Amino acid sequence: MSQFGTLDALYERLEEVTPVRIKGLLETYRDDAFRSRELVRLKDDVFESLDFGEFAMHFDNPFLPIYDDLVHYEMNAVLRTLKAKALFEESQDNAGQTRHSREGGNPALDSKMDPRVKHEDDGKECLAVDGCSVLLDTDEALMRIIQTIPHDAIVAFDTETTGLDPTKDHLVGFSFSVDGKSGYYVPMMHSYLGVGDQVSAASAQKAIHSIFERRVIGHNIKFDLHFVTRFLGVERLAIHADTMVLAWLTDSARSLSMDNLAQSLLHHEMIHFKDTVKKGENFASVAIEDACKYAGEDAYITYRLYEVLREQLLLKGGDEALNEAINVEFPFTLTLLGMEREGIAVDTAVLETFKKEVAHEIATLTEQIHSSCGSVFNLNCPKQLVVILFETLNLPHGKKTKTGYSTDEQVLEGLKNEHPMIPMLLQYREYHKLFSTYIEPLIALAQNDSDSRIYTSFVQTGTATGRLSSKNPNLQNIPVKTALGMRIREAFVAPAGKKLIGIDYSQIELRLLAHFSADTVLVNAFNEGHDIHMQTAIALFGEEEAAKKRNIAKTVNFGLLYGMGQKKLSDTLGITTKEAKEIIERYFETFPSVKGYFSGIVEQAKEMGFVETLLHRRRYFDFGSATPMLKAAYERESVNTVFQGSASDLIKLSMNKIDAMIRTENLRAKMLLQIHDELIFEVDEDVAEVYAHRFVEVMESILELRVPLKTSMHIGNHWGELK
DNA sequence: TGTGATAGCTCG
DNA sequence: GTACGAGCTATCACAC
Repeated sequence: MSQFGTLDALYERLEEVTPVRIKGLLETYRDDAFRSRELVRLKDDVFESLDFGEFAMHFDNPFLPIYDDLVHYEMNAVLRTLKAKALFEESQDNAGQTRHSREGGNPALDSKMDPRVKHEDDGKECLAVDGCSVLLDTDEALMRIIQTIPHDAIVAFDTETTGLDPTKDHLVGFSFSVDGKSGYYVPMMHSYLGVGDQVSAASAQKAIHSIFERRVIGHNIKFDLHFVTRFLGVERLAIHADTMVLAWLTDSARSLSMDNLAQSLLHHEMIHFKDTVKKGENFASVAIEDACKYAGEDAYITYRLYEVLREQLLLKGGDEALNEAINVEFPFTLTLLGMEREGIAVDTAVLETFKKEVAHEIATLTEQIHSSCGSVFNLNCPKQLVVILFETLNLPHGKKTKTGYSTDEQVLEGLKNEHPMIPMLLQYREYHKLFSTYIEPLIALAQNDSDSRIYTSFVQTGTATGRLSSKNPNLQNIPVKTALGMRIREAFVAPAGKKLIGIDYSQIELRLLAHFSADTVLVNAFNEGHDIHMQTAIALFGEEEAAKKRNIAKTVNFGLLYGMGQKKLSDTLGITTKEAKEIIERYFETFPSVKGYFSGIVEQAKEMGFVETLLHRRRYFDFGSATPMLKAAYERESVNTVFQGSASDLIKLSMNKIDAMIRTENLRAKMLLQIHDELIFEVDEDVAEVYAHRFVEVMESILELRVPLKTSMHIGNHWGELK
């Protein structure tokens, strides 16, 4: 901790503020849990009462992003000192009591926790199914163990934090395992009264650096990397594997939680988080000894899951599957980490203005709807709406839901002319959706951040097909289809001096259909750069009808990839099921190789129990035990997965390549978002054009298919301009 | 007070 | 009784 030369100043200042309150707490409250809660609160108070801006100047620290973590860390060290002091004073008064046995420096405890003793003298415990956890709570013990790790070792690594949000939570400790038999836990920032020894920030940093020079594996390691990269002040750390990604690759339908995987693969019952951390508290208040058991287990179980899952992936999918994991998915985790750390800038003024308008519209519409139907009810409640529409007003009802009549948009559209409240209700729905799902949450999130940026979390293992999902907040479903919705996109901006670039793959799934099926009409249409929907229309309806029926062809093309049925197609197009049936039949007559290719997919799915994407990622189906209805669903899913999954393979490759390009060439560019077939970048204004074309080049040449990969690219000051 | 199910809507 | 993937908000019933 010598790098913080002026810590003494902090100690002095803190001593002025805190001892009285700490002593007060000790005297007043005997209950441990209560006291530790109060202590955390006290820490926050002190934190606020000091001028840390000024203090930060004295931290000899080149990494501003980690400043916050370190301050927390040092605060904790200070509190420990103060607490020890207070306890010492108390013990002078109550000599003979045993309650301080947890205090640091207890020789009996030290020797019990010494891992070398444990290994040599207690091998039985380590070899047992349950493994064992070892505490490393001093700098010396930590560094001693770290030095023993071979340079080519695989190290399972896990962090414990105050919460799940990397933008506001902090490291509490970390654990690692080098053999799958024992796990070491290193406490850093536990914070409760009577807390024992913990390691210094400097040693923790040194140890983690050292660990990441080995081959690190983790379970959902992107989460840990958020905290660790910030703590170390580095951009990127290498990883060897992620057991969650491995588990997902072996079967995307299985549960990916460590608890469940340990249960199913190792027949091991994990210590549950809920039993470790009391409700309303966080990991910092967990007793270090309990934390050690929990965190150590996470580490050695991760190690063992890695061994089992790696083998399982190899057995199921062979070298191809394992190579895809190593060459695509694991690097992709780091690509995503980089994107998540960047966030995207939001102009809250734009949202605030919009919010006022929308709030006003909602109020007006609510009023008007209530008076037009003669009763006051909750507009957000479908159940109440059913009573109003189909009982009070006696409007004709349409389709049903599980519990009653549906009031969704489609039904309401059908009733538009039946009652004046219907159009108003549709408008209300749109406004309310924008307000509650987008405007309010986005403003709140942007206000959390000093740069008004918001940070999503991409889930690499979120889908059955290989696509990403995005959550907290979901930035993959920001409105685009209506003028009103577009105004949300206008709030996603490029900061001063920068531009946003949007590049999306054009009709990537249809191109993949052409590639896989090798259908001459499709392949030629793409190779000659024709409008694919128009070409489909010509093929289906003839030259004369084509222009008129392009939209039908477009719907059919999309429906195709979803395994459409006549019923849904007729609903979507507003035609009879008979007409829909004819169109589908004509399509398959016109494109016979497509039909053959589709049946080939389904056949393979039934025979082998899985389908494969372009990069040999698999999705498994159990046709054997399925009902006829489920079988039909599986058929559609297997067909769709090939296209959706292969498209996501392609964009993953592009993202990895662009990420590497940005890093190795130090480009003044950040990749911010992926929306399935589209990438959003933030780049310096003066190089926007040049970079944009380079990114386009990567995306279009990422793989050589039977048809060209095309993109469309836009540059703008906000997301709304990228379409 | 918290959780799971349901309905509805947003996106590709 | 069938169009494929997702996540979020709101309501409501039910449990603690």
